[in-house]
Amino acid sequence: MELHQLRYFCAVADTGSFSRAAEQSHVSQPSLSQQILKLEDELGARLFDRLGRSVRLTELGKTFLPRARAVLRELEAARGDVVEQKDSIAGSVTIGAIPTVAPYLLPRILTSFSRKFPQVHLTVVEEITPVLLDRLRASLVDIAVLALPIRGHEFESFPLLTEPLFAVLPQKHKLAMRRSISLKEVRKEPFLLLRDGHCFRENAVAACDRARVHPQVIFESGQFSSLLGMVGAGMGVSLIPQMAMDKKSNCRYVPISDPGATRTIGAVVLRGRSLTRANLSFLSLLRQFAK
Amino acid sequence: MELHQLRYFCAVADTGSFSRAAEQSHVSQPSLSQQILKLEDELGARLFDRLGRSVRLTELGKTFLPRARAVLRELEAARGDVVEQKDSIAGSVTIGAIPTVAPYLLPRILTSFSRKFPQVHLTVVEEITPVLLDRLRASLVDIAVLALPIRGHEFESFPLLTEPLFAVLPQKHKLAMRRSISLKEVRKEPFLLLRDGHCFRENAVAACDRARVHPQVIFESGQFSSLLGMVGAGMGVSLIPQMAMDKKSNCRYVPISDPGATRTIGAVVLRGRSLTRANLSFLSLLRQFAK
DNA sequence: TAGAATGGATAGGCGTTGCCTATAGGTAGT
DNA sequence: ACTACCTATAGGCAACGCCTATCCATTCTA
Repeated sequence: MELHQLRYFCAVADTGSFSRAAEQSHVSQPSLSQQILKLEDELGARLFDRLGRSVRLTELGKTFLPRARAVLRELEAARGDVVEQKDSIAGSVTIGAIPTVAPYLLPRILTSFSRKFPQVHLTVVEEITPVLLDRLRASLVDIAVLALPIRGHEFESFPLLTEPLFAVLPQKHKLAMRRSISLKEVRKEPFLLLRDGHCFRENAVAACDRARVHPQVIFESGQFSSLLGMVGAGMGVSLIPQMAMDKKSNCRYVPISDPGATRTIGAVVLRGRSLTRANLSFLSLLRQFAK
Repeated sequence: MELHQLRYFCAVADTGSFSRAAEQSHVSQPSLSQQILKLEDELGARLFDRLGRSVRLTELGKTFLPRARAVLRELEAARGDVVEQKDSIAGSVTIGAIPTVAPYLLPRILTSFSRKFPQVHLTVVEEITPVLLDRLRASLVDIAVLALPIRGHEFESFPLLTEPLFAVLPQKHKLAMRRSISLKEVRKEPFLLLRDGHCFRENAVAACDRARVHPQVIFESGQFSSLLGMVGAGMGVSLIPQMAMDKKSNCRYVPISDPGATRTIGAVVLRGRSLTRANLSFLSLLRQFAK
């Protein structure tokens, strides 16, 4: 039983004639005849009575007709669904972001995206990098926003922005008014850093390593705002990316002059995974905002 | 979009692997791959993400899957309907019968048939021959029971029984006690006959013609029972087929000895029309009862 | 890190099958 | 009887699905 056979069958039922059905189906009459015969053969019963002048459905044909139509209707519905969804920006998108990016970068982007594409259901997951990568692998997250580079080429990365690192100093610190400083200049200061697991901690430690600085860490937290509070209270110094700067805090921010004291934020997707139009729209918005 | 493509697609979705799907579908993996590719090509979008180890449905694939299943389910339903109806004795059967046969032959057959095949919805139409033939042509009647022969080979006839004709005489008629009589012997009697249009009238007239008798018709009716009543009242004589004999009436019935004074009842169907199992069952019951 | 194993895509050949044209065979209508 | 119309059949051709062999990428293992 093939689809074209069902189509031919319906055409004959509609037109009441093999010839007209063939014409309507854009095939020759013998071809159509053959296919109807073949269909009848497979079903083991006649679907039409050939009565000289006209062709009429048998009882069996009468019950088969609506079923055949149903098959074709379902088929069209399937095709329709695809073309509809294919070029519509809708559905749901799950964004993952690391905690050291989420509160600074996402809010503006999310609101803008929601305003632009209200059809899309947005979900945001805030997790540390390895968890996000796992979620990407499992397709539980569509796009992850995190610090590059990511190793392993099962992922595909799109760099978004590279931001300088800043030293965070108490307002009355002796270096507080400098235009820039080197990490070496704060090597003796007590350090406040993010907790282990947060990738920005690796960024900071890596920057220190490069500068041959081995900071003495006296406080760890899961969020920058805590660090800023502690620094403001004079507990020590810290290191943060530009986007975490908070003018309202009690701190001074001085750019780090050491080369490579930066972090790069990028969007990461699972390599080979097909992205929906909504996914792509979000990606392009990300790039736009990163400029 | 072809059915086997949908089947392959579902198989891949089910097994999560092209290879296993191919095995399950009894085709080689390359064949299945090609067909999936072709399907994706036609739809203009990927249905699966090929991720090294595993294969996963895309968003689009996820919405396509239930639709594809629906198509295949409808297809199976269609096939199921056919095989079920093909060899079941059910549905409806419409029987046509002429008025000079219906009340005598049908009642027993109908009750017997209904008892044997309660699933079949029986309808009976009582009309004169030309009307029945029209109904046969229009497939409004499946099987007509009427007097043969029928001319025109758009019909197919199955003789059921040939019955002798009887003269109907008043009980005190001078020929009433004869073992048989010839039409010639009643040529002078006033005749009571069926109305024009009833084919038995033609039967009767034909029998008279053959016997070179030209009866003087003084009464016409649409049913034998009226004729019998009138004959019983002494109005004249009549001619009826055996099955119309009514012992309870006030008449004597004497066989007609003239050769060919018979009528043949047969079942007639539209030639080339396919008969349902129910139709065939009714036909065979007809033959059985006619013996 | 090399090598084996797994799984999907590609290439090329083969057989089936659906479609074509031409024609036969049958039934209405003139 | 002749014509017109319609479906079935015959035979040839091209397309397409399936096959085997092979490639290529990823993943697992030594």
